[in-house]
Amino acid sequence: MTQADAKFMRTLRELARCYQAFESFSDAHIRTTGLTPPQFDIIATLGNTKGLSFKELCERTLITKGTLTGVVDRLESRELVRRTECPHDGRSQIVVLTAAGEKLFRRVFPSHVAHLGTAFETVTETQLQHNELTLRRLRELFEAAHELTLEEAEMTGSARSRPRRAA
Amino acid sequence: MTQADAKFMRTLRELARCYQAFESFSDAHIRTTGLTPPQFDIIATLGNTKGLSFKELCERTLITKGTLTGVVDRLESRELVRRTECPHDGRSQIVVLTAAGEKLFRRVFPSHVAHLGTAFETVTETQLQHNELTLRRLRELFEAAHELTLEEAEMTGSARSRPRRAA
DNA sequence: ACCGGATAGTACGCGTTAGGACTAAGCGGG
DNA sequence: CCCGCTTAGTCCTAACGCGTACTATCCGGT
Repeated sequence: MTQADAKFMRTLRELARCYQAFESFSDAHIRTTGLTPPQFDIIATLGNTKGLSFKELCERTLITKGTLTGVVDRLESRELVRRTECPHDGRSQIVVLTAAGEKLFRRVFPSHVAHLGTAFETVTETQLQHNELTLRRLRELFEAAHELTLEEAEMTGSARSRPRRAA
Repeated sequence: MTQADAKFMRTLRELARCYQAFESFSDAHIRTTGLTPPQFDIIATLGNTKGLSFKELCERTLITKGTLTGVVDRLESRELVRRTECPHDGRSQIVVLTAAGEKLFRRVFPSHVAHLGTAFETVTETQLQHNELTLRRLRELFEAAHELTLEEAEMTGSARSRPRRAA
């Protein structure tokens, strides 16, 4: 045992396939707008806000900070967003949509939501809530297990080299 | 409406977060083996086979052919896999694990499955089947909707320029 | 006022991603 | 036998993903 035939492997395979199916369905449409998926993600997140810092953008999207610099660079070179100073923190920069960015947002965002909606035409609200719950529980399993592994690694690898915050 | 507050968006957000949680949990462990996730995927898929063609590897993993060339290149340069001629088809090449690749497979694969298993310690078999079903149904929604969009694109974009197979 | 530690963002390297153009090999019909 | 069509892999470009190292700034304690 402890092989590929472990029962939970079927769930994992389905999760990967499901997410992949979602991505191809969603990304194919996003690319027709002339944006890449991460670029769209930023534009969509920035829409209806007065600007967000890099940190906030990282938290609200699936993009990590190292990658974000480049994505924002490209959007900025296309004049869709602008970096502005943060008055209260010299380290922070606020990213805001330009007028062109706003215009693009209003054009592509509703259209994309509508595209996604075509997949759910036949689904009841009860089923949606059910999906949500199932996915949330599954996520919590991974998060809990991940926490555990991180703690173990810390104990074995650097018990004395690094100061631990809690007892 | 037709906004970010559409009901199905909650399901989509959970799906993305869930998959991401799985990826960080799984990938963090994979990287400790000295392999990248796609490389691990290839090694794991090749284990317990007598070799697979590029085409077969694409089908069984989440890696597309253009990417596969590079991944196999790197594994080959580390002497973990080998390209061999296919006797029956001059276009095909069969990728097989070397002795070192076999050894690595036997070392890291069971360990990774065990790692994944720690997330599911408290989960009953019934719940697993339930997850599977939910995910499969969700995937089928995306696949069906994706099919539809592809057909529409074909009709508007190239009704006369490309021969359609079915009516 | 100073210092050590945390935080925001950038720079860089390696590997990966998708998609499309390209080459070589098989396969069918005339 | 040659032609056109399909397929298997490769190569190319632009962009992303992640970890690490680095700079500048902020903060709390003394």
